[in-house]
Amino acid sequence: MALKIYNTLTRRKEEFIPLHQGEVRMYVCGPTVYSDAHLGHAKSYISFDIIVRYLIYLGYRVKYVQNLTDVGHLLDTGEDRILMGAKREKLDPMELVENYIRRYFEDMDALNVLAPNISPRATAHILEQIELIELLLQKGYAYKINGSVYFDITKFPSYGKLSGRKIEDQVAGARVEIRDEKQHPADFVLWVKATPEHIMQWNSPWGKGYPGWHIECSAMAMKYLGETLDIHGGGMENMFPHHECEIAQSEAATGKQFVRYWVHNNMILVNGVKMSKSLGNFTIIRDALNKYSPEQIRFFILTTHYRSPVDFSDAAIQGAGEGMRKLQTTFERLSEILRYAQNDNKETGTLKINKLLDEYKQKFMEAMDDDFNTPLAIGVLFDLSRELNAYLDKETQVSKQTITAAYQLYDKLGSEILGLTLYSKHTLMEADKYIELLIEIRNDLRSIKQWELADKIPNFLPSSPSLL
RNA sequence: GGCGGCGUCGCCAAGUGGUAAGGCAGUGGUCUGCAAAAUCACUAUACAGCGGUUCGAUUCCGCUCGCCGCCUCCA
Repeated sequence: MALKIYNTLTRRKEEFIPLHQGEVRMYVCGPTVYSDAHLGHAKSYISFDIIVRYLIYLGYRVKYVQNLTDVGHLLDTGEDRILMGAKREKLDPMELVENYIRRYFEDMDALNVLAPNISPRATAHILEQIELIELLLQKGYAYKINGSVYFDITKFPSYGKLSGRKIEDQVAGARVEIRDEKQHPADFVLWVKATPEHIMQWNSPWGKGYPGWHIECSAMAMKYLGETLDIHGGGMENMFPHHECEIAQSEAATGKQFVRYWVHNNMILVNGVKMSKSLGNFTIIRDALNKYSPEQIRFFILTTHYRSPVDFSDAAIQGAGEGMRKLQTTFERLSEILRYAQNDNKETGTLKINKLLDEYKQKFMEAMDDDFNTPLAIGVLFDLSRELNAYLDKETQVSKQTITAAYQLYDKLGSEILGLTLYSKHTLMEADKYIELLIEIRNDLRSIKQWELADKIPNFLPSSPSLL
């Protein structure tokens, strides 16, 4: 079996072969840090986290870059998001950005999303962006006018290859207010001349200004990952124009293919409508965490394939939580039995169970190999869980080897690859001795039928009632 | 208007050219001091509709209906 990834560029699943053997270079569009991340961000970054985790599991050295957009980009109203946020919170733009970056990282940590290797900020790479724009001017792919610089779309005939659009089709229906100074309505801005009152602006060969939206990703991706990336990820809504423009400017500059595999994840919906900051129908991760556990949110998101939309509802996420608890219970049961399991092995079923574990592992891998099919993989976990429970119910003598193997497989698939917290390890380890003592006392009380006293004990235990 | 996607049991959600995983909810057993957990069994006329291709389609093609995304900042 080989890993297959759905490539937006070719509209089909392709076997994944990285450019450099044993190494994957991956870039994902990060958030604009002017307010708190919402569940849409959670879905996106959890999806890519799965990709990263699985690639690591497969043995690749993964170099994962995710940008932080801290240059504001203009709204319809002509306002800049960062500046708007700064005004709202009465902070300097960079204070605002600093604050939300920290909060974003906290949210991702809570959801058990592995941190990218590099989180470059757009404002820290103005020079690289200017250099890239200069190169495009030099090569004749861009033109400057009135202190701004535009990419000349007519010089790049394959513009539209990612999203399947033709420039001509777009022009007719274009509702965008066309800037008069553009030579072609589809030209996009690389550098914007700043008005004097614009707070965030930098010197450039073309006067004071700030970078256009698309150029930061090209500049930073290529700086850290080279001219050709293996994987570029992002939300579907960024396919056009953002990713299309990234391709144009990058490939125009280098003459090389920019990205080998384009990966786009689908949206979170609320009552069938996209959750987004602009629509205002979003739930920020922090609020969701007050209501649901982080692993529940993560699990809920993973029960749908990353290329499908997820309709967010209380009923759905609660059902997911119940299901996950079942997996956790099995895991806790395994770890509990593991403690007391004997080394000497009188049990007969070892061979059989080992074969069984192999089969489940195989099925799990097949699911993940097929474009990271986490819902199917989770289904395998449920099957495994049922099988193990049935086995533990039946066998009276279970060897340490068997339990260890089951435990490790469960841990590998659930915790390591899917990133699900299957039980709280630290709580158990620190309080271990005391909990054991309490359990012992409780059992003694039960044996002398002191029910009332015995029932007091579970109330003091922090978690894992199933230990009893 | 252009481009793309979706419509599977009450809910969530995989999947396949030969009538369909799993989870939640529900019902009934086992276990238990009660409960929880676990487990077993059960349950349902579930593949939007209409045509076409085919020996055979939920799976391929066409049309219709419904929903969604992008074309403008957006994960």
